[in-house]
Amino acid sequence: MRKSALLSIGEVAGRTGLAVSAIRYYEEEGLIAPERNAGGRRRFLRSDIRRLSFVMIAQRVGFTIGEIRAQLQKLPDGRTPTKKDWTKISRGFSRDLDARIDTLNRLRDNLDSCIGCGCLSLQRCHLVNPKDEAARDGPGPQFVLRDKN
Amino acid sequence: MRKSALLSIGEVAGRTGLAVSAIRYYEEEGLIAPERNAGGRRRFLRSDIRRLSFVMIAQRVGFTIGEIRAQLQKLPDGRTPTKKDWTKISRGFSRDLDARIDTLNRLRDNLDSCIGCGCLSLQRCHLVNPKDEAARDGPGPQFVLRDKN
DNA sequence: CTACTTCCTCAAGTTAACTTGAGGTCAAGA
DNA sequence: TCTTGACCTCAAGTTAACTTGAGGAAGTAG
Repeated sequence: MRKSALLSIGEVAGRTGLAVSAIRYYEEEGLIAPERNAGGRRRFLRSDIRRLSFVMIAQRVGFTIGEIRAQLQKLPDGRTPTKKDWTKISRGFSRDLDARIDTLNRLRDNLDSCIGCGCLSLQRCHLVNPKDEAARDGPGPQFVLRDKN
Repeated sequence: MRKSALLSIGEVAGRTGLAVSAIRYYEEEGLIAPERNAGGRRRFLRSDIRRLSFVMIAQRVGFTIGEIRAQLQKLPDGRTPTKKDWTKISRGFSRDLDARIDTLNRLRDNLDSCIGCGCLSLQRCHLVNPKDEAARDGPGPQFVLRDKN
C-alpha cells in the first residue's frame, strides 16, 4: 500500500465511517469531486474528508443533500478550502440552526398550554399556523385544532 | 349534507388540511381507527381531528409515524381521550423535544470552535461521536474529522 | 329515478438517500 | 505470473410517507 497524499475510496470510507457506496453516491450528487488515477479509480484529497464530515454533520441536523450542496458551493473550486472558507459556510449553518432551535423551543413551550392542558381550545394555539416555517409546507396545520371537541 | 356527530373523511380533510389519501394512509398505519357506516364509509369522531393534529405537529418536529403510533397507543382505546390522557402523552413528547433542543444547541455551540474556526483540530471536537444520539446511528461520525488536513 | 359528487379498495408510482448485485477491471504481493 | 482484494459502472432494490389512478359503489339533490 503506497503512502500517498491522495486517498482511495476505501481509506476515505475508513476515516469517515461512511459506506463506500454512500461516498460514490455523494459524488453523483455533486457533494465531492475526486480526481481519477490512470486506472480510473477515485483519488481523494485529505480535505475531502472534512467535506464529507461536514456533510454528515449537516445531515444529522436535518439538512437535505440539496441544501448541503448549496452550502458547499460556497467553497472554492480548485483549491483546498481555507479557514475563511469554512467560516463563511459556518455562518449560514449557524443561522439555520438558530431558527430550528427557536422553532422547537416555541413548540415545546406551547405544547403544555395546548395539548398538555387538555383543553385544546386552540383559537389561541401557537402550534396552529406557525408563521416561522417559511410557508413551504403547503396547507399544513393551519386548519388544525379549531374544534371544540 | 346531514349534520352529524360523526364526520366524513372529506370533512376531516377539510378541517385538518390533510389530504384524503393521507388520512386513509394513517388509518392503515394504525394512527386512527374510524368506524364505518352501513355503506362502508369511514365515520370519524371529533376527537380524531385532535388526534390527527397531534400527528401533524409531531411530524413537524421530526417524529416518524412509528414513534407517533407508539405515543398514541398511550391513549385509551374505546373512549374519547380526556385532559389527563393528553397530558400523559405531552410529557414524553416534551422530553423528546428537550433532548432535540439540547442536541441542536450543543451542535451550534461547537460549530464555531470546530468548523467556524477553520482549524478543525478535532481531537477535541464535540461534533465527533456525540453520545447523545442513542447510538442508533450505526457507525456514524465517530471517525470523522480526525485529520490534520 | 337520474345525475353527480364523494367515497371505497387495491395496485402502482414518487422522492430521498442510499444499498445491493452483476459482471468486469486494476493493483500489489508471493 | 498468478491470485486476491479493492475498485469500477450500471441497473435495480429499499424504506418512509404518501400520491395517483383505475374501476366501482354509496349517498344526495332535483
